[in-house]
Amino acid sequence: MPDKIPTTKEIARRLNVSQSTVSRALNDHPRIGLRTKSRVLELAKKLNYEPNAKAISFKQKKTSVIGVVIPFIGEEFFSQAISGIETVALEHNYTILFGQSFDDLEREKKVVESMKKQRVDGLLISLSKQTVNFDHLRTLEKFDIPVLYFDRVPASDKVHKVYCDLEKATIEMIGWLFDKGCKRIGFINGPSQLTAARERLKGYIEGISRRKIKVDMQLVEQTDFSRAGTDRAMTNLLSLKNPPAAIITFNDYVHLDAVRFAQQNKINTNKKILFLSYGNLSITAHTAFPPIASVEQYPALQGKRATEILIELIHRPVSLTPYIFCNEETTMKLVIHNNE
Amino acid sequence: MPDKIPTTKEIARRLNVSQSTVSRALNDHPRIGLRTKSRVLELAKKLNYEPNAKAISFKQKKTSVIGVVIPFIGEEFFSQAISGIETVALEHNYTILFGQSFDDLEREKKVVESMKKQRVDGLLISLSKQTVNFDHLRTLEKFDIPVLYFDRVPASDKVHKVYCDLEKATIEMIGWLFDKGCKRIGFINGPSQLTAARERLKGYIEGISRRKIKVDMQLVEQTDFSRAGTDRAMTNLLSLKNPPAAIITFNDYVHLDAVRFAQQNKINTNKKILFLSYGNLSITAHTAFPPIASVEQYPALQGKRATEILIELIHRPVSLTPYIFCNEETTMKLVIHNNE
DNA sequence: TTGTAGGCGTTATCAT
DNA sequence: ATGATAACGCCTACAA
Repeated sequence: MPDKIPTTKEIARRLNVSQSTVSRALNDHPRIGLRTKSRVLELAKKLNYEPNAKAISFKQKKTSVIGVVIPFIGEEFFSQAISGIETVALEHNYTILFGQSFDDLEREKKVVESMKKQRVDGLLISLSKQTVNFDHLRTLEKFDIPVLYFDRVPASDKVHKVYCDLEKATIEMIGWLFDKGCKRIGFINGPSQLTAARERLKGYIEGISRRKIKVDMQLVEQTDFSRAGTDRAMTNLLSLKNPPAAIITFNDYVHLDAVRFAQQNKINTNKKILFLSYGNLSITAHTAFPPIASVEQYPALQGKRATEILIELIHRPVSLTPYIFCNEETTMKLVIHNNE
Repeated sequence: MPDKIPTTKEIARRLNVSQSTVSRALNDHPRIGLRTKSRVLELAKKLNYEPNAKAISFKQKKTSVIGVVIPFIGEEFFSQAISGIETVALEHNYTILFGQSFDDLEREKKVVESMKKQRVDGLLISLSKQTVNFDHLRTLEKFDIPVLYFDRVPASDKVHKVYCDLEKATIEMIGWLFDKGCKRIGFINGPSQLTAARERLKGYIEGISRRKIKVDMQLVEQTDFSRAGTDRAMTNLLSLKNPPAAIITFNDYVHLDAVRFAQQNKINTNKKILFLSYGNLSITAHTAFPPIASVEQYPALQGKRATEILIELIHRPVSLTPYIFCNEETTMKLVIHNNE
């Protein structure tokens, strides 16, 4: 027989005091007798009393829950971001309501909808690739739910967002290569409809141009992230009459495929051709040929900052100026791998 | 000026009807006038009315929220499990409250505590490595919150659990190797305090014994999962006077390190020595030398089944017989990689 | 078909 | 120092 779930009412009944007294005792209210207080606390402990957060949030209109919507937790970037988010949230006594969009707009809408229903105190979201319209997120404002975008953010400057400037990062990466004397730089980009791909390309072009060199578009390939797609891109790059001395890949997964292809074709990886990438994922540490440099996107840090800002937004009265965060800290940093 | 958050009361006021009428209209109650109903629905839409799940759950003592506690989302096994969990949950209109223990018992307690506060309808948990005592989970029963353990489950047969029988899987893997004529089988296990490591070892010993061969413990090494630890294990195995013809590693990450070491030492991977592993993670598909076979642990399927069972537990009156699930489906399957 | 009233667990505001 | 009461948003008997 499972004891009935203990409530303040039940405790009050057993102790022959009023509910208010119990509430005060439980909440360290100043105006309460020491004697009564300890009696209440004792019984509460004995009954395993646990405050009903639902009732409290219902009354106080605060749920102590933060919604987090991301495309796909399987991507290491997001799983690391979540850890940063969760850590900060827990410190502030917030719990995480979690949902994935799987890069599907309809699913994203559904998830956001259920977060609205649950009346999360705030929402962190990294947009699905399909998302171009924000009506489903705008309605959250009607419910006074602040929204903070991170990583995959809208272009609008009227929203709160935390992200990483990949264009700038790419420019720096190119500069770094030029300084090493490397001027033929291949680039395996992602599908051009992705913002992330367009940013990288802009950086690539800008980076090369700054060194007064004409951009050779033969050096720019695309992959759809499939093994075959990357193989094709590699084939094209390697068969150029003037092949690249370095290859930058869209991310570390593409890097792995590119390197595997290179190995199978007896290319002396990171000797004959330097490989560079984005993401700096942990898996590359287990491989024989990690990228010689990788753009660090600071997932945990981005998550941490995003959460801190969101909590601030929750606590402050509506701030009208959008909070756009994209400074040194979370911008790119090249991590140079040392594996001669 | 953000419009005040619309409630049934507000709608009732504006329409000069009672709250109950509004409620009935919104919930498709049969006893309601068609005319009234459409008026209500129309205004509700206009005001962007969204039912307050908090109030509903407060009243109905159901939150439509499932708690999920896992050690670390960065592990691909768990991130895939989550996707299975989320998909089923969404189908049944449940949302996920998420927390990681980071294999720390105190953190696990804290997370479970907050889930209790939030009155989740049920809890899915994969235990932290440190967890040997279940008091913090037992108290959930007092709140009629069913708990379902998955993957990292307690040994007790008095709990509901879904897991994968790795001992059995290992026996099958050994059998498979013997059938291929491979009898010297190296084994790089994890730290022996891990249940997962002990299970694997039992399977290893049992598998070899079944083939009437004496187990040679020189073939069994341990790694602490660090690169150096795995390198040491590999060194030991390769320096045996009668080195193994196959090496089974604890998981795919260890596999990657082992293969990297083999390559660096000019071992003809998967020719001279076969490599086998557990997990069948997606990263291995991007590498030049995936394991020739890997035990599939069906993370998404385990998550799916776990959630289905949990939802059943939520809906059924307290069922006293523990639900232990570990059948063919989610037990091991060897995935043979075809990369000659 | 619609309205009225009560209650879910908690806290805040009175009053005692 | 403690008790009584109202209120949060919603649902559901029961009454009309």
